[in-house]
Parts: sequence; structure tokens; C-alpha cells
Amino acid sequence: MKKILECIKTELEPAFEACGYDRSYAKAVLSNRPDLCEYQCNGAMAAAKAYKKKPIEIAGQVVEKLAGSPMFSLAEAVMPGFINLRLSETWLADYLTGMRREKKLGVEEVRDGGTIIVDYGGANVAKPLHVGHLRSAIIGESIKRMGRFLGYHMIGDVHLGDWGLQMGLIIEELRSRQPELPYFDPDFTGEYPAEAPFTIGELEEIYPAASAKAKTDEAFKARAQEATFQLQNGYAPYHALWRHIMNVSLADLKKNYASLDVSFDLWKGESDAQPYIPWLIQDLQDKGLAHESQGALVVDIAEEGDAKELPPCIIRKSDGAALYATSDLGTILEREKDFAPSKYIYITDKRQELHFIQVFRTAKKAGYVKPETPMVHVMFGTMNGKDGKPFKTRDGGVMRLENLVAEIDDAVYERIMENRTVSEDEARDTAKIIGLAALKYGDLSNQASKDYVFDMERFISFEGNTGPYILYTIVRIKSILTRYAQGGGQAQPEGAAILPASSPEEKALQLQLTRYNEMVETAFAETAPHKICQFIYELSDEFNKFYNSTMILKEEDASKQAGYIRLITLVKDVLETCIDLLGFEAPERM
RNA sequence: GAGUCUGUAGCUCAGCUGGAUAGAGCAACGGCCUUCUAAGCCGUGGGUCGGGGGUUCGAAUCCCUUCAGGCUCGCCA
Repeated sequence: MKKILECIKTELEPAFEACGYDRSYAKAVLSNRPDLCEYQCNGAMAAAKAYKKKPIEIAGQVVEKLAGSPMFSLAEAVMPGFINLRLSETWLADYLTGMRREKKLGVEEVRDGGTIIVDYGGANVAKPLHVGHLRSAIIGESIKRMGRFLGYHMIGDVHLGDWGLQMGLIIEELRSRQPELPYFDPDFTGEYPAEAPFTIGELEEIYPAASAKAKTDEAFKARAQEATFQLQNGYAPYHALWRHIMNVSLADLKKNYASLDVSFDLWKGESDAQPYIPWLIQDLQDKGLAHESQGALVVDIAEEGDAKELPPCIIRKSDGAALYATSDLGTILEREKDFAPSKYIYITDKRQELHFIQVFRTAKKAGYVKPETPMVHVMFGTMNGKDGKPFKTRDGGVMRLENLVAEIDDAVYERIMENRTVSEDEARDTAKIIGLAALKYGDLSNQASKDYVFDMERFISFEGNTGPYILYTIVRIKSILTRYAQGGGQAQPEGAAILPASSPEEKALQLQLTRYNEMVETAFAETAPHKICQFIYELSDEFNKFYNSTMILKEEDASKQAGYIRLITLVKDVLETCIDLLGFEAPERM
């Protein structure tokens, strides 16, 4: 469906041309002075220079040509040369009627958008999910859903950290704790046990302990590096151990992501890239891209125009082991083979910016990814506490995701029980839904690339620009619709029209709805979920103003009432679609 | 040191491909429930858009400079 600004532009173009001005000046934007008009065109001022005329004169001429247009109820030229526009109520109502007849409420699907890989999650096997993983999961899930809604074939990959030094650290720590295990007996020839020698709880304690030990104990660190190297070279006992670590950890990770309503199409990890690495390293050498430097194998990625000389991409350490960049390149080879994506989107902490520049440039230089295929790194900032420092638990430790989610759910639950008389079970279920919305909206309503302050108090206060406010709005609409239907109302015959607005509040609500299709496209193109949040906050705001000004169920004119019902149904449909794109849902009651 | 991002109301943030009087929310204060969920709505107060210079008819927005903070800067991921 044609976007509202394009409709206006199409209407303005002939007017500009009829006056002898180029059509490129006929651009409309949303007004920043809603007291004066709804849309404005500033083209007359830009044209003034080119045609050496006064802006107001040009604007006046154009406005004359717009007289009688069914689209506008107002078209006037004001100093210094603005063209102020207001849509006619009937034209606006027709546009909305068109929206509600469209499958996706006016959003058009792309044709042949191709496959887009979204690499998010980034959980590390054997380590619990913590708040650092939250943003990647939440932002990535939203971007995946947006792309899918727009018709792209989106593939989300969790891309586990399952192959680095951490594995060697765990193996060595296990050896020091349980040296009697058969994995550490080089002469062992039997079957390795099917049962893992640790629980998820133990595993989560082992890694931090090993990591801390490696920082002070050089010999331990060296052994861990050696174990990592052996694992990567297929040493069977360690591979068996690695299998256990994977199995125990994956079950837990899946449970955690599920609780966030985050899902992945692929549960690939760095280990899956390993088969590609020997070829990769050989190929980069054959192509003359990789060379020895200080004992390591590196690819120079500096390009002309760089503000600063960028360090090379290291693809093999001096000890012969592969590392992060190597496995990311191997993963690219696998993805090209399996999916030949038309675009790559990586969602990580912004501190990894340099790493992705290195990987992207190497992939392009080597020809693994076509020059025209966009490789996008969506970077996000740190989630800070109220003190502006990285978010920690009260005692200064790393906050586990499970605990964070549980804390929010509990706080929401308390709030529900304060005010409402619903059963405990219903309150628990509703609290989960609202809690997730609070958490996700709190994150997504900020620009991803910026650091943001996670303020539990603010999130659970439920006032203002929050997820719960959006949900509350939806619940209000649902409540009206339910009561209307109970009263025997039938407002939804196929093709029934939205009626012209009869109040300023109703028109403001209608105008906000028309921005929907453009907003969705922009939000995806800019990988900016916060634009969806902003839109639905404004839409909710307009709805609540309308709600306060108009008693829908008390309306005596039945056809007018049916028109209201159709309008608020459209509002509900748009809001529900949007929160689905953000990755959460609304309860029936709250 | 170099690169990069950020700096907007007391707090948390929008706005940044240049347009009219810089917007929300929270917090403060004052109104609105015998009426569809008051987790709502209406109103009041609160700003040298970090500072300085420049480009422009017009700058929070573009350019330069400066201050403050974050992050990164070859063998962690």
C-alpha cells in the first residue's frame, strides 16, 4: 500500500510542475507544528534559490493549483514559504479503510528479498546467560521478526561460543578436580561414560573458577591452551568430554532463551566452522592474502581512506591454534554453502566493532562473500545500573539472566496483587507476560548502539513510556471489543469502512495509524527497533486521548459506534503486530 | 598517544539525510472516576541542545575546534 507521504507527494508534484517548478521540490514531511497543520512542504524555500523568486510567491502559486483537491481540507502558503497541509477527513478515512482490507495492514512484502542471516545470541557453552547476552537476544529477535514480516527469509543463528579457550580451561579444571576420570587416562581404551561427570550447576561454577585461576597461574593457563589445541585437533577423550559439556549446557540455554521468547533457527556454534578452517587457511595463503607476522598468520585489511591503520586480522595464532576470527570466517563459508545469504546481520556488543571490520574485509577480499552483499554489524551498548556503571547484582557479581527475569516477574506480580482481585495463578501468568514486555520494551525503546540504564524501579512502576503502558492500552481495547460483542454488536462486516473523524482526538488517532507502513520499513532498514517503540507509544497515547474524549459504548448512533469499533480494532491490530515484532505479547486482562 | 562513540530539562530518553515556538516520560504541583480498566486523561513549572567558531535565508541537526566521559587499539571471545 502506498505510503501516506508518497500519496501527498504524488498530489503535490503536478502542482509544482504546473507552475513550472521541478517536481523534486514536491516533498512532504510530517508537520512539526501540529497546531498549524498536519503535513508541510518546504520545497518552495528550496526552489526559491534555483528560480530566483521569493519562497512565498512559489508557495502561493503551488497552493492555488491544489484548490479543489479531494485530499486536502487545508492547503495554504505561509511566511516565509511553508506550504501547510491538512488531510480531508473523508480522504483519511478512505486510506484507513484501505489499510484494514490489506493482509498486513498496508505493509508491503518485498519480492525476492533473499535470505538474511541474523547472528545473535552469542551464548557461551558452560557459562550461564547473563545480562550481557540479554541485549543481543532481544534486539536480534526483534530484527529477525521484522525482516520475516517484511517477507525476507530470515535465519537466526545463536552462534554459540563452544570452541574457544574456555573449553581447555574447563577440561584442565576438571582434570585437577577429578584426575581419575577416564578422559585423563591416555591408556584408556574402553567406552567413555554416557553420563556427564558434572551437572549444569557444577559446570557453571567450574568455568569461572578456571578462568580466575588462569589469570594468576601461568602454568595452568598454558595447560588449558594445550588442551584447547588438542581438542581442536580431534583428540578423542577431550572430544568426548566436550560432548558432555555441550549436552548439559545446551538444554539449559534452550530453556533460558525460551523463557525470553527468543528462538533460533540454527543452533550452530564455532565448532561447526572447524571443518572449513584448514581449507580456509590454505586458500587465504594461496590467494596471497595471508602471511606470517610475528609468528602468527595474518591478513592485512587496511584500506585507503582509513583514518588509522587497522591491525591485521589474525587467523592463526603462533601456537597454531585457530581463534575467533578464524571460526567466524569458517562460519561464513558454511553459510555461503548452505544459504548463499543476500545479507548478513551480526548483533553484538559494540566493543567487537574492530573484530567485525576485520572479518568482513577478509571475507570480501577473499571473495567468500559477494562484494554487493551487505554485512552489517548492529552494535549495542552496555546495560548499566542506576549508577551509570555496568549492571551488577547487589553484591557486585554478574547478574544471571534467570534471576533478573525472576526479579521482574516477582515485582510485577506484587503490583498486580496490590490492585486487583484475580486468582494467584492468573496473576502469576499475567506477571510473566507483563514482565517480559517491561524488560524487552525497556531495552528496545533505547537506541541499540547507546549504553542504557536499566532501572528496575522505573520498569516496574509501569508509568509513562513503558511496555506495560502499551499492554494496558491493548487490554483496554480488548475490553471494549468484548463488551461490544456481548451486547450483540456486529461492526466487522467484510469491507466495512472507517468513518471520517468527527473529533480532533479521533483524527489525531487516525493520522497516527497512517504512519504504520512507513515506520515498519524504516525500522527494519535502519535495524532500529526503538522506532517501533516510539510509534506504538505515540499510537497508544493518541488512543488513550481518544478513549478519554469519546464514550464508545455509550454512543447512541449505531453506525457511528460501529465505525469507532472498526477504528479501535485497527488500532489493536497494529499494536499487536508491533509488539509481536518487538518480541512480546499482551495478556487478556491486567 | 591514535581511532571511535556519546554529551539535549533535576533524572531517563526521543528528535540528528537542516525548517516555524527543541519534544516525551519520571520526579514536583494542581485538576478529572454514580460513565467502556484512574496501570488512564487534562493542566502548571522546569532548557546557554557541553563550550567556541563557521557554512546557510534558516543549525540540536552539516563543517572546524575545544572540554568531559565511554570503548577499542595482533595472537581472549
